[in-house]
Amino acid sequence: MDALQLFFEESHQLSQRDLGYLVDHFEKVSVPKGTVLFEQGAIVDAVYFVGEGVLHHYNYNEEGQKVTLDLHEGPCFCTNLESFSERKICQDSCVALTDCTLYILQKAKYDTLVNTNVKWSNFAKDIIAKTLMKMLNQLKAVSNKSIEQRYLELLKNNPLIVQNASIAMIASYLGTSRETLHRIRRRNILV
Amino acid sequence: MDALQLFFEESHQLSQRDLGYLVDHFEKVSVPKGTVLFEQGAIVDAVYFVGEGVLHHYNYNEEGQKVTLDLHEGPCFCTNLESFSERKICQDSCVALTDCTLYILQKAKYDTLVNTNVKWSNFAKDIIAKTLMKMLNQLKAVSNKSIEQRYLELLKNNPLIVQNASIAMIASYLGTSRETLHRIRRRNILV
DNA sequence: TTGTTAGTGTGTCATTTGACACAATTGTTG
DNA sequence: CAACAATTGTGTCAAATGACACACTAACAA
Repeated sequence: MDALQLFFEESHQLSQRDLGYLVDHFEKVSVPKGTVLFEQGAIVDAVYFVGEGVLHHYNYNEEGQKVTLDLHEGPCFCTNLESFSERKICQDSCVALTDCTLYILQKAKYDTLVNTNVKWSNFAKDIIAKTLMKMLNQLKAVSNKSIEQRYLELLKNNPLIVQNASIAMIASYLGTSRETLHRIRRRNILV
Repeated sequence: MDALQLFFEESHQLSQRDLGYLVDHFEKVSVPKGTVLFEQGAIVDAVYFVGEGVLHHYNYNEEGQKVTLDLHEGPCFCTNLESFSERKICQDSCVALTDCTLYILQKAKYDTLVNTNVKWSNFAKDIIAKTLMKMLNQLKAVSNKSIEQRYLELLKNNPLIVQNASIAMIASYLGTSRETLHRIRRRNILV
C-alpha cells in the first residue's frame, strides 16, 4: 500500500474515487540521502509528503550559524508555506538525512485543486489547520518540559531522527548547546 | 471605520459587496475587563476577532499552575481551533485583561460560509495559513533571542500587554520565572 | 598509508537561573 | 480607616548552563 494513500485514508474519510483523484496529483519519487528538497534563496513550488525518511529543516541566523527549525520523520508533510503560497523567496533549506520516498505536489496542480471545488479547498484548509494545531500542542508541551525530558521523548518517539541527525542538529532543535545535550546523553547512557 | 472591516481591507482584497457580506456574519459586542471568552471544559463555538483590547490565553499544567499560552492584543483573531473546528472539549481559557471590542463569528455561520463557496473556504484557509506562518516566524525569532531581548521587544511592540498583564503572566509567556523577569526589569529600568 | 576534516567526548570556569524565604507595596473589602 | 489578600521587589544559594579549549574518533581523499 502506498504511504500517501494510507495516510489520507487514516486521516480523512474520502471515497475511493476522490482518493484516487487526489493521489493522482502527486508524483512519487525516491531520493538519496543528501537530496535538497528546497533551499534558501529560491521559491518553493511544491508541497512534499515524506512517506519514509528523515529531513533536516534549517536556516542561518544573523551570526551565520545553522539553526535547526525542524526535524521531520515520515509520514508527514513538508514545505515552506510562506514561500509556497505567497511565492516569496524562501529563507530556509530542507535536506534529506536518509534516503527518502517523497510524493510531490506541484504548485500548479495544488492551485487547480483548491480553486475548482469547495471540497478540496476545505481539504487543504483541514491539513493546514491540523498542522497549526499540532504546532500549538507542541508549544504547550514544550513549555512544561525540560530539555532532558524532550530529548528522551524524541529518542523514544523518533529514534530515526536521533540516529540520523547529528548531536549539533538535535541540540539546536531542542534549543540548547551541543555540550549540554552531550551531558544529557551521558546521564542517560542506559536508556 | 469598524476595526474588523479595516482589518479585512488591509489584509485581503475584497469587493465592497463581499466585504459587507462577510462582516455581516460577525456580531459586534463590547465587553468589560474580566470577561471570559472561552473556558476549559467547554466547547468553543465561535471565532473572536478582537478589535481593541488585551486577552490572556492560558491553561493549567500537571502541577495545577497557570501557564500563559498567549497574550493577544487587538486587532487579531482568537479562538481554540481544535475545539472550534473539531468540537472537542477545550483545555484552555481566555479572559479579557482590559475592556474589549469583540466581533463574534458563530460556528454555524462559519460553517455555512466555508461550505457554500470556494471563495470563502479559501479565505478561511488563508487566515489559518497566515496564523500558522506567523507562529513559525515567531518560533524562528524566539530561537535566536534571549528572554531579555524578547521582553524589551514586547515592551516596545505591545506596551498594552505589558501594562495590563501581571509580571507572572508575562514571565510564564516568555518561559521564565517571575524573579528572572524582575531582574530584567530592574536592569532596564531606564527603558 | 598518511593527512585532513567533521563530528563527538571531556574538563574548567564564570554567569545565569530557579527556588525559597520574606519584606514592601498595592488594591480591595468590610 | 483597618484588615486582608494579591502582587511585586529583594537577597541568598545551590544547580544548571554556555563558552572555551582541546583530545579523541570516524570517514574519506590523496
